[in-house]
Amino acid sequence: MLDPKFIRSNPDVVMTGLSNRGAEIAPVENFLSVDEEWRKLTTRLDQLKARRNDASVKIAGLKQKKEDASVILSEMKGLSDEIKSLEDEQKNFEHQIEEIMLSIPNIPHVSVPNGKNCRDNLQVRMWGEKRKFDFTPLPHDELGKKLDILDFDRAAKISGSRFVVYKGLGAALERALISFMLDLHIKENGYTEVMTPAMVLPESMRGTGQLPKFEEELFRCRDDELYLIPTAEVPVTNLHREEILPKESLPIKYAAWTPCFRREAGSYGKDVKGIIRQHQFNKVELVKFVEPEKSYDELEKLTADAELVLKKLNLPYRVMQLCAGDLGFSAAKTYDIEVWFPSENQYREISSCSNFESFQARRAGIRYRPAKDAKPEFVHTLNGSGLAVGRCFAAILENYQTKEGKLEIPEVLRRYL
RNA sequence: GGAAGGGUGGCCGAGUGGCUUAAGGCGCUCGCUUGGAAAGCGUGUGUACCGAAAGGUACCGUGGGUUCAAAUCCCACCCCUUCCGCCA
Repeated sequence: MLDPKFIRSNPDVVMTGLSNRGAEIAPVENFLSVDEEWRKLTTRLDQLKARRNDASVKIAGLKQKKEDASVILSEMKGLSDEIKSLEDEQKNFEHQIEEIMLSIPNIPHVSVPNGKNCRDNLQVRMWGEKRKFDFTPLPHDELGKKLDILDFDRAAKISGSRFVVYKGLGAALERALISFMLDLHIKENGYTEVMTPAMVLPESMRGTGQLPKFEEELFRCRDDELYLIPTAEVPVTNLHREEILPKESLPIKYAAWTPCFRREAGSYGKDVKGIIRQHQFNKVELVKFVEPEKSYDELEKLTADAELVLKKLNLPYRVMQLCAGDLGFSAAKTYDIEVWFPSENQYREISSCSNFESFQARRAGIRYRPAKDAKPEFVHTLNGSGLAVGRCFAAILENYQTKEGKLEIPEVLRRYL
């Protein structure tokens, strides 16, 4: 959610930012007019209430002295009715404003390049050497089947399409990756591990921006008001919903492994082979709560923390900066990390690291006190995959396969297997 | 699932519809005191919104209702605790 005061005083900045990312500007105009009405009404209503409060004191005084209060009483009856009907109107405006505000995406940071879609993203850097194969590398799913460590058929039998069963060494490798990533972030990068529920209330989804706009992306329980999380970003960011954090506690850095659940509505026919796009997958997520002035430095560090996983695994990757048109709803700036898939001869996203500035914090009410006696301010939140485990598994299969159709285990993972 | 009891400022905890501007305590702030501290005394101590300001308004789990007036009365819902039942 954007700052209403900022929209009021800088409508042109907001509209430019939104157009740059290809979003509608109508909601902003809509907000400005409803907000105007709301303020007029609120001022009037507050005055009427002030009168009512005065009268209340007088009535109490008269009753105390056993004097007649019927005149002022009947006056107040009318006033009270007026207040009630104006309050209904006010509530109506407030609901409208809330709905509008929740539908407006974040505006891109000044450093974000313009562009329409992923083709306009900028390569920031590249790391690692692509291995020269003296044979044709197999796609990860074929190798996985051959090694009997991935079972797509039985997964389809028990759960339908876009699921996979990890078997034997496959299950162990997935588990090893999770442990390796968590250990790295906890011991070397200074994050605190948390293990959270994978089901959350609608308020939590609203806090991070998945609701109300992207409900079709989520799995929802039929009989309970609960959603399966599409990313650990949701429960972890919401850990501090409606809190005022002590300044000394910042930056707060969490690392969490969770399963993630996505309906993938609208991506029929996309990445149907392999484990790239599943309804359920494992992810180690990094989440930070930081002071506003430091959030862009923290974004660079966060991205570096995620990159370190790939460096240690010796997997070639590149870092892309998303253009305005490719930014997610809540993000102000995002780096995607893409890992090399030799069988496809292309890089594929394995991590997305974003600064949300105060967008999520405002929705979720996450604040801190900049100084003693100062008013609370919204923190900046950031998160990034560190990394998507399934995609990392696939990248290892592809990059570490041998001519004989076997798999070499990356050095850093051996102690976990 | 059944029964009972509860949700009030950072915490504890009062609160017969109107001198409630939410008592009192703890904690914390600043000051007095002191060689320094403790104790003691005093002072301050929530959040949000509107407003240039003065000031005003709202908030006692949530949402409705009654009333001139609700933390207080009524209704519904949510959550927590304890006990019973069932179950890993």
